[in-house]
Amino acid sequence: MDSLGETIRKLREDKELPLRTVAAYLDIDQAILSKIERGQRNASREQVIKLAEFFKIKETDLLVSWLSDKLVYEVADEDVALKALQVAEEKVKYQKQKK
Amino acid sequence: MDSLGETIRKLREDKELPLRTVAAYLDIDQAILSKIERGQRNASREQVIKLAEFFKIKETDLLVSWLSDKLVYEVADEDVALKALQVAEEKVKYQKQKK
DNA sequence: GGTAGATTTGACAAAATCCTTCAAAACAAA
DNA sequence: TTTGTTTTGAAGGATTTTGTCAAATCTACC
Repeated sequence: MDSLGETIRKLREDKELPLRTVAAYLDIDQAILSKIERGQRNASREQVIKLAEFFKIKETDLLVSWLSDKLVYEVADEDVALKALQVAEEKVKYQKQKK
Repeated sequence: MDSLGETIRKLREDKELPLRTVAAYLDIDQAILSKIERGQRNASREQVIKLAEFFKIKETDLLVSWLSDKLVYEVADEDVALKALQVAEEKVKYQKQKK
């Protein structure tokens, strides 16, 4: 149930790597990576894919973590958050079926 | 399972009102309302509230419709759409419980 | 305390996105 | 055709996002 940030911070600390190293791989300033790890900034899709590659974990898992973070952020502070998520789920299921 | 746009278009057409009338109530250009009804533009929170007021329907229902539209838009084209929505749901439930 | 490396913060700029207005085009009904 | 409605897209402004950089803060060790 970790956020994307928490996940990659743990991975990075397990390997005892400085922000600098991972940031260089992503080709961004370490300041941004610091903010991503602490949930202050959103990562881009491409950055998530590179992170999965770097840490050798399943891309899909990290994308789910990233996308769900964005969804949680979108409904934050809304009373109807849960309801909206459930309705969105139904809408997506319906669309899928239509194809 | 209608989108916000479809919902308010139906309401408006049932009452046989032109875009102009509703747009004036919202204090926006009718072009924008036209786009909102057809899902080309996102409505603002305030606009949704005014729309509920105008059509005398439950604000909460319209907010759920609006928010879920935004969520669907956010996960569109993602293979992991459904999974992400489900994980987001769990994250929201977890946060709620923590309070 | 002092030093070195790592991390965080915030100001700033560039780029991208969003929002609105407006006028013209398209459409519908008579 | 005329009138009223709706849709479209260009243009501009405003807002948000994205990144850079340097200074400040933190941490560990001597």
